[in-house]
Amino acid sequence: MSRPTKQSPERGNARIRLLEAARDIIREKGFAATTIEDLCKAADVTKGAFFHHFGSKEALGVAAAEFWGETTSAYFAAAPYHGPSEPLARVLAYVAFRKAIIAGELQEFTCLVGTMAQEVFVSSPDIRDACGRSMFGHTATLEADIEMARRKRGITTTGWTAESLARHTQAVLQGGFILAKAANDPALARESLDHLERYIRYLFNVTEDD
Amino acid sequence: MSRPTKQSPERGNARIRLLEAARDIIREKGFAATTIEDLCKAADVTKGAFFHHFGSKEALGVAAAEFWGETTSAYFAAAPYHGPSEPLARVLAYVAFRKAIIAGELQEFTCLVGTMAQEVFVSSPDIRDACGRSMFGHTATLEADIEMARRKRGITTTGWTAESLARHTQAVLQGGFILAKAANDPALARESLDHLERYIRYLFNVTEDD
DNA sequence: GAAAACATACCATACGGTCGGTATGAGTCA
DNA sequence: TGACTCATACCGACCGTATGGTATGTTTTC
Repeated sequence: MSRPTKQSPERGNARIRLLEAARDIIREKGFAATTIEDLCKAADVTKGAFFHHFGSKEALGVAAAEFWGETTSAYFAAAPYHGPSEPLARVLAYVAFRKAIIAGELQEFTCLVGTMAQEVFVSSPDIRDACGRSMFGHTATLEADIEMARRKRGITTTGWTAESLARHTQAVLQGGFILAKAANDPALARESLDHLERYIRYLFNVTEDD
Repeated sequence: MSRPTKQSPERGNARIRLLEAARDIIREKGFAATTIEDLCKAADVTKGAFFHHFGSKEALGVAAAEFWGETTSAYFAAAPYHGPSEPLARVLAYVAFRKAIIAGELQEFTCLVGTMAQEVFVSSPDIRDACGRSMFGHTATLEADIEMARRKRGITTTGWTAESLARHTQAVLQGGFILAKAANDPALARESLDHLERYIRYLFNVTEDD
Protein backbone atom coordinates (compact mmCIF):
# COMPACT_ATOMS: atom_id res chain seq x y z
CA MET A 1 0.00 0.00 0.00
CA SER A 2 2.37 2.65 1.24
CA ARG A 3 5.69 2.79 -0.51
CA PRO A 4 7.95 5.60 0.75
CA THR A 5 10.84 6.93 -1.26
CA LYS A 6 14.29 7.71 0.09
CA GLN A 7 14.13 11.27 -1.23
CA SER A 8 10.52 11.87 -0.19
CA PRO A 9 9.64 9.72 2.79
CA GLU A 10 6.03 10.82 2.78
CA ARG A 11 5.58 9.14 -0.58
CA GLY A 12 3.03 6.36 -0.48
CA ASN A 13 0.83 8.17 1.96
CA ALA A 14 -1.04 10.13 -0.69
CA ARG A 15 -4.19 8.13 -0.20
CA ILE A 16 -4.21 8.60 3.55
CA ARG A 17 -3.36 12.28 3.26
CA LEU A 18 -6.18 12.77 0.80
CA LEU A 19 -8.60 11.03 3.12
CA GLU A 20 -7.47 13.17 6.02
CA ALA A 21 -7.86 16.27 3.89
CA ALA A 22 -11.33 15.11 2.89
CA ARG A 23 -12.24 14.57 6.53
CA ASP A 24 -11.18 18.09 7.45
CA ILE A 25 -12.33 20.05 4.42
CA ILE A 26 -15.67 18.33 3.86
CA ARG A 27 -16.57 18.92 7.49
CA GLU A 28 -15.87 22.60 6.98
CA LYS A 29 -17.32 23.21 3.50
CA GLY A 30 -19.53 20.25 2.83
CA PHE A 31 -19.07 17.61 0.14
CA ALA A 32 -20.36 19.49 -2.90
CA ALA A 33 -18.42 22.66 -2.15
CA THR A 34 -15.20 20.72 -1.66
CA THR A 35 -13.27 20.54 -4.90
CA ILE A 36 -10.77 17.89 -5.84
CA GLU A 37 -8.15 20.59 -6.12
CA ASP A 38 -8.92 21.67 -2.56
CA LEU A 39 -8.10 18.16 -1.44
CA CYS A 40 -4.99 17.86 -3.60
CA LYS A 41 -3.66 21.16 -2.33
CA ALA A 42 -4.27 20.26 1.29
CA ALA A 43 -2.75 16.82 0.86
CA ASP A 44 0.08 18.24 -1.24
CA VAL A 45 -0.44 15.88 -4.11
CA THR A 46 -1.44 16.32 -7.73
CA LYS A 47 -4.62 15.46 -9.49
CA GLY A 48 -2.93 12.47 -11.03
CA ALA A 49 -2.41 11.02 -7.57
CA PHE A 50 -6.02 11.68 -6.67
CA PHE A 51 -7.40 9.84 -9.67
CA HIS A 52 -4.87 7.09 -9.24
CA HIS A 53 -6.33 6.30 -5.83
CA PHE A 54 -9.97 7.23 -6.37
CA GLY A 55 -11.87 6.72 -9.55
CA SER A 56 -14.11 9.73 -9.02
CA LYS A 57 -15.14 12.31 -6.49
CA GLU A 58 -18.01 10.06 -5.45
CA ALA A 59 -15.60 7.19 -4.86
CA LEU A 60 -13.60 9.47 -2.60
CA GLY A 61 -16.78 10.26 -0.69
CA VAL A 62 -17.41 6.58 -0.08
CA ALA A 63 -13.79 6.03 0.94
CA ALA A 64 -13.90 9.06 3.25
CA ALA A 65 -16.98 7.70 5.00
CA GLU A 66 -15.29 4.33 5.44
CA PHE A 67 -12.10 5.97 6.64
CA TRP A 68 -14.15 7.94 9.13
CA GLY A 69 -15.77 4.76 10.38
CA GLU A 70 -12.41 3.05 10.83
CA THR A 71 -10.62 5.91 12.53
CA THR A 72 -13.46 6.88 14.85
CA SER A 73 -14.14 3.32 15.93
CA ALA A 74 -10.47 2.98 16.84
CA TYR A 75 -10.66 6.32 18.63
CA PHE A 76 -13.74 5.42 20.64
CA ALA A 77 -12.47 1.93 21.37
CA ALA A 78 -9.44 3.50 23.03
CA ALA A 79 -11.48 6.16 24.87
CA PRO A 80 -11.62 6.12 28.67
CA TYR A 81 -15.38 5.73 28.95
CA HIS A 82 -15.06 1.93 28.78
CA GLY A 83 -13.43 1.90 32.20
CA PRO A 84 -16.38 1.38 34.58
CA SER A 85 -17.35 -2.19 35.23
CA GLU A 86 -20.98 -1.18 35.60
CA PRO A 87 -22.53 -1.06 32.09
CA LEU A 88 -24.85 1.84 32.92
CA ALA A 89 -21.86 3.80 34.18
CA ARG A 90 -20.22 3.20 30.82
CA VAL A 91 -23.26 4.51 29.01
CA LEU A 92 -23.30 7.66 31.11
CA ALA A 93 -19.53 7.95 30.72
CA TYR A 94 -20.01 7.75 26.97
CA VAL A 95 -22.39 10.70 27.03
CA ALA A 96 -20.02 12.62 29.28
CA PHE A 97 -17.16 11.81 26.95
CA ARG A 98 -19.07 12.98 23.91
CA LYS A 99 -19.82 16.16 25.75
CA ALA A 100 -16.22 16.64 26.79
CA ILE A 101 -14.85 16.41 23.27
CA ILE A 102 -17.15 19.17 22.04
CA ALA A 103 -14.64 21.96 22.14
CA GLY A 104 -12.74 24.20 19.79
CA GLU A 105 -13.91 24.98 16.29
CA LEU A 106 -17.18 23.46 15.12
CA GLN A 107 -15.64 21.65 12.18
CA GLU A 108 -13.19 19.95 14.49
CA PHE A 109 -15.74 17.99 16.50
CA THR A 110 -18.71 17.61 14.19
CA CYS A 111 -19.47 14.40 12.35
CA LEU A 112 -18.27 13.84 8.80
CA VAL A 113 -20.81 11.19 7.90
CA GLY A 114 -23.70 13.17 9.34
CA THR A 115 -22.68 16.13 7.25
CA MET A 116 -22.27 14.07 4.10
CA ALA A 117 -25.45 12.05 4.53
CA GLN A 118 -27.39 15.30 4.85
CA GLU A 119 -26.10 16.46 1.47
CA VAL A 120 -26.00 13.38 -0.69
CA PHE A 121 -28.86 11.24 0.57
CA VAL A 122 -30.62 11.65 -2.78
CA SER A 123 -27.81 12.33 -5.22
CA SER A 124 -25.47 9.53 -4.16
CA PRO A 125 -26.90 6.38 -2.60
CA ASP A 126 -23.40 4.91 -2.42
CA ILE A 127 -22.06 7.68 -0.20
CA ARG A 128 -25.28 7.75 1.78
CA ASP A 129 -25.07 4.04 2.53
CA ALA A 130 -21.40 4.29 3.47
CA CYS A 131 -22.35 7.07 5.89
CA GLY A 132 -25.13 4.94 7.29
CA ARG A 133 -22.79 2.00 7.85
CA SER A 134 -20.32 4.21 9.67
CA MET A 135 -22.97 5.89 11.81
CA PHE A 136 -24.94 2.80 12.78
CA GLY A 137 -21.80 0.77 13.21
CA HIS A 138 -20.93 3.20 15.94
CA THR A 139 -24.35 3.17 17.58
CA ALA A 140 -24.13 -0.61 17.71
CA THR A 141 -21.17 -0.39 20.07
CA LEU A 142 -23.21 1.76 22.47
CA GLU A 143 -26.23 -0.47 22.07
CA ALA A 144 -24.31 -3.37 23.62
CA ASP A 145 -23.66 -1.43 26.81
CA ILE A 146 -27.23 -0.18 26.96
CA GLU A 147 -28.58 -3.69 26.65
CA MET A 148 -26.26 -4.96 29.35
CA ALA A 149 -27.30 -2.12 31.64
CA ARG A 150 -30.94 -2.80 30.93
CA ARG A 151 -30.64 -6.44 31.89
CA LYS A 152 -28.39 -5.91 34.86
CA ARG A 153 -30.76 -3.36 36.39
CA GLY A 154 -33.83 -5.37 35.53
CA ILE A 155 -35.38 -2.62 33.48
CA THR A 156 -38.50 -3.78 31.70
CA THR A 157 -38.85 -1.45 28.77
CA THR A 158 -42.14 -0.60 27.23
CA GLY A 159 -41.86 1.27 23.99
CA TRP A 160 -38.10 1.41 23.67
CA THR A 161 -35.19 -0.88 22.99
CA ALA A 162 -31.46 -0.64 23.48
CA GLU A 163 -31.15 -0.20 19.73
CA SER A 164 -33.57 2.71 19.62
CA LEU A 165 -31.96 4.43 22.60
CA ALA A 166 -28.52 4.09 21.02
CA ARG A 167 -29.89 5.66 17.85
CA HIS A 168 -31.60 8.37 19.84
CA THR A 169 -28.28 9.20 21.45
CA GLN A 170 -26.80 9.58 18.01
CA ALA A 171 -29.72 11.75 16.93
CA VAL A 172 -29.23 14.07 19.89
CA LEU A 173 -25.57 14.39 18.97
CA GLN A 174 -26.26 15.09 15.31
CA GLY A 175 -29.04 17.52 16.13
CA GLY A 176 -26.86 19.26 18.67
CA PHE A 177 -24.24 19.77 16.01
CA ILE A 178 -26.78 21.41 13.73
CA LEU A 179 -28.01 23.79 16.40
CA ALA A 180 -24.43 24.59 17.29
CA LYS A 181 -23.73 25.42 13.66
CA ALA A 182 -26.87 27.52 13.25
CA ALA A 183 -26.06 29.50 16.40
CA ASN A 184 -22.30 29.31 15.87
CA ASP A 185 -22.01 28.16 19.45
CA PRO A 186 -20.79 24.71 20.54
CA ALA A 187 -22.55 25.14 23.89
CA LEU A 188 -25.85 24.25 22.26
CA ALA A 189 -24.55 20.80 21.40
CA ARG A 190 -23.48 20.24 24.99
CA GLU A 191 -26.82 21.50 26.25
CA SER A 192 -28.73 18.77 24.44
CA LEU A 193 -26.39 16.15 25.83
CA ASP A 194 -27.34 17.32 29.32
CA HIS A 195 -30.97 16.64 28.48
CA LEU A 196 -30.00 13.26 27.10
CA GLU A 197 -28.09 12.37 30.24
CA ARG A 198 -31.09 13.34 32.37
CA TYR A 199 -33.32 11.17 30.18
CA ILE A 200 -31.05 8.16 30.47
CA ARG A 201 -30.86 8.51 34.24
CA TYR A 202 -34.63 8.54 34.29
CA LEU A 203 -34.95 5.49 32.08
CA PHE A 204 -32.65 3.54 34.35
CA ASN A 205 -34.13 4.83 37.62
CA VAL A 206 -30.85 6.35 38.71
CA THR A 207 -31.14 7.82 42.20
CA GLU A 208 -29.04 10.66 43.54
CA ASP A 209 -26.49 8.40 45.21
CA ASP A 210 -26.54 5.69 42.59
CA MET B 1 -44.74 44.03 -6.26
CA SER B 2 -46.61 41.60 -8.43
CA ARG B 3 -47.80 42.96 -11.72
CA PRO B 4 -49.56 40.33 -13.82
CA THR B 5 -49.89 40.65 -17.56
CA LYS B 6 -52.98 39.82 -19.57
CA GLN B 7 -51.02 37.32 -21.67
CA SER B 8 -49.07 35.89 -18.73
CA PRO B 9 -51.04 36.21 -15.50
CA GLU B 10 -48.31 34.53 -13.50
CA ARG B 11 -46.06 37.47 -14.17
CA GLY B 12 -44.81 39.08 -11.01
CA ASN B 13 -44.53 35.79 -9.14
CA ALA B 14 -41.03 34.98 -10.28
CA ARG B 15 -39.53 35.78 -6.91
CA ILE B 16 -41.97 33.56 -5.03
CA ARG B 17 -41.60 30.76 -7.53
CA LEU B 18 -37.82 30.94 -7.23
CA LEU B 19 -38.05 30.80 -3.46
CA GLU B 20 -40.36 27.81 -3.61
CA ALA B 21 -37.98 26.11 -6.03
CA ALA B 22 -35.10 26.88 -3.69
CA ARG B 23 -37.02 25.38 -0.78
CA ASP B 24 -37.64 22.17 -2.67
CA ILE B 25 -34.38 21.72 -4.53
CA ILE B 26 -32.00 22.75 -1.77
CA ARG B 27 -33.68 20.31 0.58
CA GLU B 28 -33.06 17.59 -1.95
CA LYS B 29 -29.58 18.42 -3.22
CA GLY B 30 -28.15 20.84 -0.69
CA PHE B 31 -27.22 24.44 -1.24
CA ALA B 32 -23.87 24.05 -2.98
CA ALA B 33 -25.09 21.39 -5.39
CA THR B 34 -28.12 23.46 -6.36
CA THR B 35 -27.33 25.58 -9.39
CA ILE B 36 -29.01 28.82 -10.31
CA GLU B 37 -30.11 27.20 -13.55
CA ASP B 38 -31.75 24.41 -11.55
CA LEU B 39 -33.82 27.01 -9.79
CA CYS B 40 -34.65 28.95 -12.95
CA LYS B 41 -35.74 25.80 -14.71
CA ALA B 42 -37.95 24.70 -11.83
CA ALA B 43 -39.45 28.16 -11.44
CA ASP B 44 -39.78 28.54 -15.23
CA VAL B 45 -37.95 31.84 -15.35
CA THR B 46 -34.72 32.98 -16.91
CA LYS B 47 -31.41 33.92 -15.38
CA GLY B 48 -32.25 37.54 -15.94
CA ALA B 49 -35.23 37.22 -13.65
CA PHE B 50 -33.13 35.49 -11.03
CA PHE B 51 -30.53 38.22 -10.87
CA HIS B 52 -33.19 40.87 -10.99
CA HIS B 53 -34.62 39.58 -7.72
CA PHE B 54 -31.46 38.29 -6.04
CA GLY B 55 -28.07 39.89 -6.25
CA SER B 56 -26.23 36.60 -5.91
CA LYS B 57 -26.65 32.96 -5.06
CA GLU B 58 -25.78 33.78 -1.46
CA ALA B 59 -28.50 36.44 -1.36
CA LEU B 60 -30.97 33.83 -2.54
CA GLY B 61 -29.82 31.58 0.28
CA VAL B 62 -30.56 34.30 2.82
CA ALA B 63 -33.93 35.02 1.22
CA ALA B 64 -34.78 31.32 1.14
CA ALA B 65 -34.05 31.00 4.87
CA GLU B 66 -36.25 34.00 5.59
CA PHE B 67 -38.99 32.68 3.32
CA TRP B 68 -38.78 29.39 5.16
CA GLY B 69 -39.13 31.17 8.48
CA GLU B 70 -42.18 33.09 7.32
CA THR B 71 -44.01 30.19 5.69
CA THR B 72 -43.32 27.69 8.44
CA SER B 73 -44.31 30.05 11.23
CA ALA B 74 -47.61 30.64 9.45
CA TYR B 75 -47.97 26.90 8.98
CA PHE B 76 -47.30 26.09 12.62
CA ALA B 77 -49.43 28.96 13.86
CA ALA B 78 -52.38 27.45 12.02
CA ALA B 79 -51.61 23.88 13.13
CA PRO B 80 -54.05 22.05 15.41
CA TYR B 81 -51.66 21.47 18.30
CA HIS B 82 -52.56 24.85 19.81
CA GLY B 83 -56.01 23.57 20.66
CA PRO B 84 -55.61 22.25 24.23
CA SER B 85 -56.08 24.79 26.99
CA GLU B 86 -53.54 23.02 29.14
CA PRO B 87 -50.05 24.27 28.11
CA LEU B 88 -48.36 20.93 28.74
CA ALA B 89 -50.93 19.26 26.52
CA ARG B 90 -49.97 21.74 23.81
CA VAL B 91 -46.30 20.86 24.18
CA LEU B 92 -47.06 17.15 23.88
CA ALA B 93 -49.40 17.87 21.00
CA TYR B 94 -46.59 19.74 19.30
CA VAL B 95 -44.33 16.71 19.51
CA ALA B 96 -47.13 14.49 18.26
CA PHE B 97 -47.79 16.89 15.41
CA ARG B 98 -44.13 16.97 14.40
CA LYS B 99 -44.17 13.19 14.42
CA ALA B 100 -47.35 13.04 12.37
CA ILE B 101 -46.02 15.21 9.57
CA ILE B 102 -42.98 12.99 9.08
CA ALA B 103 -44.27 11.09 6.10
CA GLY B 104 -43.57 10.71 2.42
CA GLU B 105 -40.22 11.49 0.85
CA LEU B 106 -37.44 12.67 3.12
CA GLN B 107 -36.92 15.94 1.30
CA GLU B 108 -40.57 16.80 1.78
CA PHE B 109 -40.51 16.97 5.57
CA THR B 110 -36.92 17.78 6.43
CA CYS B 111 -35.81 21.25 7.45
CA LEU B 112 -34.38 23.66 4.91
CA VAL B 113 -32.53 25.84 7.39
CA GLY B 114 -31.04 22.87 9.19
CA THR B 115 -29.74 21.56 5.90
CA MET B 116 -28.34 24.91 4.84
CA ALA B 117 -26.78 25.76 8.19
CA GLN B 118 -24.97 22.45 8.10
CA GLU B 119 -23.37 23.33 4.77
CA VAL B 120 -22.60 27.03 4.97
CA PHE B 121 -21.86 27.66 8.64
CA VAL B 122 -18.28 28.56 7.73
CA SER B 123 -18.52 29.73 4.14
CA SER B 124 -21.48 32.09 4.52
CA PRO B 125 -22.16 33.74 7.87
CA ASP B 126 -25.07 35.62 6.32
CA ILE B 127 -26.94 32.46 5.35
CA ARG B 128 -25.95 30.79 8.60
CA ASP B 129 -27.38 33.64 10.65
CA ALA B 130 -30.57 33.72 8.60
CA CYS B 131 -30.94 30.00 9.27
CA GLY B 132 -30.35 30.58 12.96
CA ARG B 133 -32.99 33.28 13.12
CA SER B 134 -35.52 31.03 11.42
CA MET B 135 -34.73 28.04 13.59
CA PHE B 136 -34.59 29.79 16.94
CA GLY B 137 -37.54 31.97 16.09
CA HIS B 138 -39.49 28.75 15.85
CA THR B 139 -38.16 27.28 19.09
CA ALA B 140 -39.18 30.50 20.85
CA THR B 141 -42.83 29.76 20.10
CA LEU B 142 -42.53 26.37 21.78
CA GLU B 143 -40.58 27.84 24.65
CA ALA B 144 -43.58 29.95 25.64
CA ASP B 145 -45.79 26.89 26.07
CA ILE B 146 -43.07 25.02 27.95
CA GLU B 147 -42.62 27.89 30.35
CA MET B 148 -46.36 28.16 30.95
CA ALA B 149 -46.56 24.42 31.57
CA ARG B 150 -43.63 24.59 33.95
CA ARG B 151 -45.26 27.29 36.05
CA LYS B 152 -48.73 25.85 35.96
CA ARG B 153 -47.55 22.48 37.17
CA GLY B 154 -45.20 23.97 39.71
CA ILE B 155 -42.13 22.29 38.28
CA THR B 156 -38.94 23.48 39.90
CA THR B 157 -36.26 22.82 37.37
CA THR B 158 -32.69 22.16 38.28
CA GLY B 159 -30.35 22.21 35.37
CA TRP B 160 -32.77 23.00 32.60
CA THR B 161 -34.88 25.90 31.36
CA ALA B 162 -37.82 26.24 29.03
CA GLU B 163 -35.44 27.71 26.48
CA SER B 164 -33.05 24.79 26.66
CA LEU B 165 -35.83 22.23 26.43
CA ALA B 166 -37.29 23.99 23.39
CA ARG B 167 -33.88 23.90 21.76
CA HIS B 168 -33.42 20.27 22.73
CA THR B 169 -36.71 19.47 21.02
CA GLN B 170 -35.38 21.10 17.89
CA ALA B 171 -32.11 19.20 18.20
CA VAL B 172 -33.97 15.89 18.43
CA LEU B 173 -35.90 16.82 15.29
CA GLN B 174 -32.82 17.84 13.36
CA GLY B 175 -30.89 14.80 14.50
CA GLY B 176 -33.78 12.52 13.65
CA PHE B 177 -33.75 13.92 10.13
CA ILE B 178 -30.09 13.10 9.75
CA LEU B 179 -30.50 9.53 10.95
CA ALA B 180 -33.48 9.17 8.65
CA LYS B 181 -31.38 10.34 5.75
CA ALA B 182 -28.43 8.12 6.61
CA ALA B 183 -30.71 5.10 6.89
CA ASN B 184 -33.07 6.27 4.16
CA ASP B 185 -35.92 5.60 6.54
CA PRO B 186 -38.25 8.25 8.01
CA ALA B 187 -39.14 5.91 10.87
CA LEU B 188 -35.87 6.77 12.59
CA ALA B 189 -36.94 10.39 12.91
CA ARG B 190 -40.23 9.35 14.49
CA GLU B 191 -38.43 6.99 16.82
CA SER B 192 -36.41 9.79 18.38
CA LEU B 193 -39.55 11.83 18.87
CA ASP B 194 -40.96 8.97 20.91
CA HIS B 195 -37.96 9.19 23.20
CA LEU B 196 -38.42 12.94 23.40
CA GLU B 197 -42.06 12.57 24.34
CA ARG B 198 -41.16 10.11 27.08
CA TYR B 199 -38.55 12.54 28.36
CA ILE B 200 -40.98 15.46 28.47
CA ARG B 201 -43.57 13.38 30.30
CA TYR B 202 -40.91 12.54 32.84
CA LEU B 203 -39.83 16.14 33.29
CA PHE B 204 -43.41 17.19 33.97
CA ASN B 205 -44.26 14.21 36.17
CA VAL B 206 -47.04 13.06 33.88
CA THR B 207 -48.86 10.09 35.35
CA GLU B 208 -50.67 7.46 33.34
CA ASP B 209 -54.06 9.11 33.63
CA ASP B 210 -52.82 12.67 33.48
C1' DG C 1 11.10 -5.58 -16.15
C1' DA C 2 6.56 -5.27 -14.44
C1' DA C 3 3.55 -2.77 -11.85
C1' DA C 4 2.36 0.54 -8.60
C1' DA C 5 2.70 5.44 -7.44
C1' DC C 6 2.80 9.36 -8.70
C1' DA C 7 3.26 13.95 -11.94
C1' DT C 8 1.87 17.24 -15.80
C1' DA C 9 -0.58 19.01 -19.44
C1' DC C 10 -4.78 19.25 -21.29
C1' DC C 11 -10.01 19.19 -22.30
C1' DA C 12 -15.05 19.89 -22.34
C1' DT C 13 -18.37 21.68 -19.87
C1' DA C 14 -20.86 23.75 -16.22
C1' DC C 15 -21.41 27.51 -13.45
C1' DG C 16 -22.00 32.17 -11.38
C1' DG C 17 -22.49 36.40 -12.96
C1' DT C 18 -22.99 40.50 -16.52
C1' DC C 19 -25.19 43.34 -19.79
C1' DG C 20 -28.11 45.42 -23.07
C1' DG C 21 -32.58 45.14 -24.25
C1' DT C 22 -37.97 44.63 -24.08
C1' DA C 23 -42.62 44.61 -22.09
C1' DT C 24 -45.97 46.26 -18.90
C1' DG C 25 -48.44 49.24 -16.05
C1' DA C 26 -48.88 53.43 -12.93
C1' DG C 27 -48.67 58.26 -12.47
C1' DT C 28 -48.84 62.94 -14.63
C1' DC C 29 -50.41 66.72 -17.04
C1' DA C 30 -52.04 69.39 -20.79
C1' DT D 1 -58.34 61.20 -22.86
C1' DG D 2 -54.18 60.30 -24.63
C1' DA D 3 -49.25 61.16 -25.05
C1' DC D 4 -45.23 61.03 -22.14
C1' DT D 5 -42.20 59.45 -18.45
C1' DC D 6 -40.53 56.27 -15.28
C1' DA D 7 -39.89 52.24 -12.47
C1' DT D 8 -40.41 47.41 -12.20
C1' DA D 9 -40.25 42.84 -14.10
C1' DC D 10 -38.28 40.00 -17.00
C1' DC D 11 -35.58 38.10 -21.14
C1' DG D 12 -31.57 35.79 -23.33
C1' DA D 13 -27.09 36.03 -25.26
C1' DC D 14 -22.57 36.26 -23.66
C1' DC D 15 -18.15 35.84 -20.64
C1' DG D 16 -14.34 34.19 -17.66
C1' DT D 17 -13.22 30.90 -14.74
C1' DA D 18 -13.51 26.79 -12.05
C1' DT D 19 -14.15 21.99 -12.04
C1' DG D 20 -14.34 16.99 -12.80
C1' DG D 21 -12.06 14.10 -15.47
C1' DT D 22 -8.45 12.11 -19.04
C1' DA D 23 -4.29 10.84 -21.46
C1' DT D 24 0.33 10.25 -21.25
C1' DG D 25 4.76 10.34 -19.27
C1' DT D 26 8.13 9.46 -15.33
C1' DT D 27 9.85 7.67 -11.14
C1' DT D 28 10.28 4.07 -7.65
C1' DT D 29 10.02 -0.42 -5.68
C1' DC D 30 9.81 -5.27 -5.75
